Amino acid sequence: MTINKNCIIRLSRYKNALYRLKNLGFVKVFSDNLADAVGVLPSQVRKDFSLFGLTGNRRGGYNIDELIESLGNILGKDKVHEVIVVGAGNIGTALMNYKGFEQEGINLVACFDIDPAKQKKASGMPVFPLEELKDFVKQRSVRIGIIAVPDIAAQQVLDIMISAGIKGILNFAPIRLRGPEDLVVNNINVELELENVIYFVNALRKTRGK
Amino acid sequence: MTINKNCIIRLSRYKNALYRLKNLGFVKVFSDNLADAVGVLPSQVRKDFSLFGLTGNRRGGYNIDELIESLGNILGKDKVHEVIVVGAGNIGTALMNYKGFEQEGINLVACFDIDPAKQKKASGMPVFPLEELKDFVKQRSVRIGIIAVPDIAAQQVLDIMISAGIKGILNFAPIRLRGPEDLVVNNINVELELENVIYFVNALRKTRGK
DNA sequence: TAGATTGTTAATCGATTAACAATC
DNA sequence: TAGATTGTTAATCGATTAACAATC
Repeated sequence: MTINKNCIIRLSRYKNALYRLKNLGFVKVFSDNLADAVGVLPSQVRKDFSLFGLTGNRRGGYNIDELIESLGNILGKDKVHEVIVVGAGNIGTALMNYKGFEQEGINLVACFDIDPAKQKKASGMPVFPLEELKDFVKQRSVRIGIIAVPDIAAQQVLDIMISAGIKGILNFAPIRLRGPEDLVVNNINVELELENVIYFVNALRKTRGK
Repeated sequence: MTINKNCIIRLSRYKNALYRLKNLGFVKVFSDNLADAVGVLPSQVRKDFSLFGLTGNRRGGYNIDELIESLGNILGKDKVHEVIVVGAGNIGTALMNYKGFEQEGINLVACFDIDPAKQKKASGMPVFPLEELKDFVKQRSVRIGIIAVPDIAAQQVLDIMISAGIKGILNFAPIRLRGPEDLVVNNINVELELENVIYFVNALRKTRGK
């Protein structure tokens, strides 16, 4: 088994669950507990861990502090990662106001928008004209960017970001982005997820009667 | 092959791509075109369609208008679906301000929050006290809800929603929610997705030199 | 018709799950 | 020690992909 996106997502979930367990005062966990917290099977947990050389104690389970540290290192939490946002609309603004990134080593350093009106309302974080993106990203060697612009603008924005040196994208525009093979793109599409929930609620209603 | 979440997500993506093709003036598509637009293989497209009895013409491909209508019916776009939001923070507010749901037959009818301060600022949409959720949902037979509250509050909020009759959840809280087996839950976790992008950008940098 | 594309069946691939020996 | 849990290998499962006959 090669390392795979779902596997890394599970690592993040384990880490979140471990934070919570730690806050509750726990010191050790078994693969069983973690599996239950995250919604997978114990063998999946052990398998994931063994892929990254995370080991426990054959009777006492895993040490929570050690696990949190190791998972943090794997997931890049040892460094602070600078991230830019493009698009100061609803989503972009919500992201900029969100306080939780910092403690995960994620630092939203700037927002860019093509609309001068939005450049004004610097609600805590500076909103710059889109033309300044390239210089900014190059100067600070930013690698990660968030696209929160309408779908028609998304590819254009991506091209600018790529030319500036961005290597990874979190994309909120409901469109498939084209980029070089080594570009990392994760998509978040709220509408699609909602539509999906609606589908399965209706499908279950039809199947299970009433 | 049974119908599976990824398959339904692909149907939504096909639909979105078809809208765009239609706007560009196209009338027909081949499985090849759709596959390219969505980022899958042509055989995947045909396989998905055959699962739902969506047929084309063995030489002329598929009729775009027919496909859009059929996909809309499958995905429940024939009816308007009422949805409530719980939590009037950054995400909840962004959702309420978002204009794109309406044309997909999704109607955000109300928002609920436990904080009286947030109940005031009714920015377009009413924000009610959490206690009124149950009556509201029951009266209007709302089936779908969005959870946009902090993780510590999420399970509690879910329990209220379930008791009111909610059957499907879009959950923004970074926690695994517990509910009856027939409850549909989709999770969106921005932090986790960003962390994932960061991981793979770093992993690629290590692998592919530099 | 000949060529191209669908619809469907079979093969492949990879992830998840189960099982169990090692060992604390 | 005896019992419990890990770490890892093998089996299962299901989705994706390929192939190709049907047919427009």
